[in-house]
Amino acid sequence: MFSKACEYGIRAAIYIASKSLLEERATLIDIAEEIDSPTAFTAKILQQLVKSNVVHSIKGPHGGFFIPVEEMKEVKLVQVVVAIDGNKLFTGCGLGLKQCNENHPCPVHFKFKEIRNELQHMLENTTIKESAE
Amino acid sequence: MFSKACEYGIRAAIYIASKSLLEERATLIDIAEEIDSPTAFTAKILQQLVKSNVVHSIKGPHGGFFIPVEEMKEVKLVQVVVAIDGNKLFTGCGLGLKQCNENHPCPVHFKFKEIRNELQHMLENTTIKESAE
DNA sequence: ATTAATTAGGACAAAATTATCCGAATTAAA
DNA sequence: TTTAATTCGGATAATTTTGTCCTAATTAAT
Repeated sequence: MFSKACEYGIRAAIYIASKSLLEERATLIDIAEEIDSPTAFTAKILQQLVKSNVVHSIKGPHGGFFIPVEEMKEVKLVQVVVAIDGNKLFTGCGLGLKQCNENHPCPVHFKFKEIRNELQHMLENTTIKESAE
Repeated sequence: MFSKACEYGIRAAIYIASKSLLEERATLIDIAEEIDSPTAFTAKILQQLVKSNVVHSIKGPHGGFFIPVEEMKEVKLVQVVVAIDGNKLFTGCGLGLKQCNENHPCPVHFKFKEIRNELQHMLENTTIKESAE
């Protein structure tokens, strides 16, 4: 469904949110340990999430990653997914056909579309905050 | 969603079925050209589908791949997917957590489960035959 | 100012997936 | 019975994804 990087990203974002709810920052070491992911690889993913404004970071002692509580109410899971995997999951043909669209549908176009729309809506309607609680 | 191999596999199975409906066999060359996939790689995937009894093959001149019409009514898309990608898509945790289950659910367990069940049901209820028509 | 704790980012390595090549096995037809 | 058309299967190569290592940049505390 999602790439491994994306799975780590979602887990990380949720963990960071849970720490932010306690008014604590999460360090890279802390995050990787907690979500059971390789540290350096997780660092790369966190950089992407920072660039996409899904999470924020502060360098130096007592630094780390965080999401302001006000923001985490608005940030949806779909933003994490798009930040890391892009939107091919939602827009591409389920069978990988380039020429597939509403007018030239592949044999399973409409059935796939339904499922993917539901997935998309679920991700669009699930906030980081509620996932963290 | 699916691996590329699986996408090719579904496309191939549907194409083979459409040829079989015309009482013709599909050769590897024919299939790869039609579904726009690399020939040798497609050969590997077809071998898997043959082993899984999703399609059948006959060697030699006038050989090729086919699915008897009676069978293609019963063969479901899910069998193609499982033959190539296994069933991790349906059983694994959406966030890749090993310890995630009904009793120890991850933060998005139930929402994911719903979507994946729908995907599974869709694939279980879609025959190769109807996709080929 | 110096030090130590952190994130940022580039270069590289390993593993998995995707793709290619080639020869063996099978079989229909000439 | 030879030839040609096909699938089968092993070895290998290319690409992508995943993962590691090291140094730089930033910043709080001493």
